[in-house]
Amino acid sequence: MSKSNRDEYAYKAIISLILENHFKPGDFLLETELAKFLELSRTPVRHALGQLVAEGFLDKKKKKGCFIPLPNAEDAKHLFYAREHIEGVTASSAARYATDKGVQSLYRLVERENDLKNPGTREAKMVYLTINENFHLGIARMSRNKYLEQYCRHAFWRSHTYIFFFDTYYSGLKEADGQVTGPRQHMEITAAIENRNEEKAGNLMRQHVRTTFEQLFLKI
Amino acid sequence: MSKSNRDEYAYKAIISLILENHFKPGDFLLETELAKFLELSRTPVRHALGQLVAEGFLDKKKKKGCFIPLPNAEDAKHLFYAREHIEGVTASSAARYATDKGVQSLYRLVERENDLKNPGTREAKMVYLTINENFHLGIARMSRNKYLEQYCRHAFWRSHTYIFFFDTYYSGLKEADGQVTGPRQHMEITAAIENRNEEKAGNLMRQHVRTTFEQLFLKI
DNA sequence: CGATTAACTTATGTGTACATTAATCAGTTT
DNA sequence: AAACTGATTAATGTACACATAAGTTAATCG
Repeated sequence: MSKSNRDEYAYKAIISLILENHFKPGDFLLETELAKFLELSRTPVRHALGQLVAEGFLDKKKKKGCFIPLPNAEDAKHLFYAREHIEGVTASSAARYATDKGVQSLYRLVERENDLKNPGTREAKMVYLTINENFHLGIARMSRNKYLEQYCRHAFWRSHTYIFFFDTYYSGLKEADGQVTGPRQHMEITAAIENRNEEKAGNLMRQHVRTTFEQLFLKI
Repeated sequence: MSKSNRDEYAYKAIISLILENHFKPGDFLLETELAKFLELSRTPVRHALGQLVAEGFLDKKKKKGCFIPLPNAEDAKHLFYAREHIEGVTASSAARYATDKGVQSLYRLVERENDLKNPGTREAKMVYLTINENFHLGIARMSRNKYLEQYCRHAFWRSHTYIFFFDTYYSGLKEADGQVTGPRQHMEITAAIENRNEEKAGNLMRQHVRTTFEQLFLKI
């Protein structure tokens, strides 16, 4: 990662640290510590943290610092409800504006997902999460709507907290009948987009997000 | 406004300046200038500008500064499309969770809107916009969903750029048949929420946002 | 012994000096 | 006259020193 713009570098680096689960919910992200770790001064770190708070990825206590929000069922319900509907509209919009090239790239992701070896390992989980992110945010981009994309991206990233915290996620997916449900749904959504079927794409996406939520919170 | 937290103060003050149309699209908001004007140091101003850029209210050119985004029809289309659907779901959710007290406050806003004197003057426009904001964001709050509220608030504020730029807004509203359509739709939405009719509240809100968009861009 | 308060510690909050760079303008060259 | 080059300028970018306050521990008093 380039350090040409230190604010941006700090921002991305901190997001990476969060997504890679370096912190657990409730942990404080100290400006001084991060600055030392990232080999920056406090200023860009502080700026980056400010943005993350503004965007709702971190909570903040005045004069105390920024911390990873504590997951709770109520919040998750709200988050996934919002995701369900926003990603729904977005998928419809993607079905309208999709290019053949875009559809191809979605199919490639689905394929890679099906080919995943050693499910259950930490590596497989990380790869799966990356593919999943590319799939969802890829569709968001295909909607060609800057705002829908922005909100999707936000809600998606925000939900990572839960995916990591409730570790049942990836394992949960394959418990149903030995089959992983995520990739199947991804495939169906891609097909709907390929057929430019806006309504179906929207419905399938809404259902997919709902399924994800239900499987996440099966055991709570 | 309290200056106890200077970041926050700067943030709100800058938003106010923007909403009150102190800048026109394309104008650069200079840290030094704002700092002098708000009687703050550059630090909190810089922080506030950073947040506004992160949230998409301002654009930024590296090493050049933050500026009011240039409105364009394509962007407006995307913005109002997103608003339509997000505020739609949000209104449905509001209809589900609304309290009697909440409904009362909406009715009070609608009343004030109907009682507006001297329509067409700058003062009336400002008052109307404030009421309008309270109405839309009030419903967003009533949805009891932090995320939907956040996205609604964002999209709503973002659309102010257009409302000010295309000054046809408030005047446009009353040209139809001498009657202002906004308040009538607000009333209908409120009624649907009062009756806890989720579907109707959603549909009416979607229609309302669409109407607003169409009236805004009637002459473009 | 318990409670209150005072000092201390540690992190954020804030101002400012200095570094860097994009843009502009003038002066030179072809 | 047009185009290139370098100095200037005017803004952001960055680091750091110091101020402030929240939290903690220790000392003092009832």
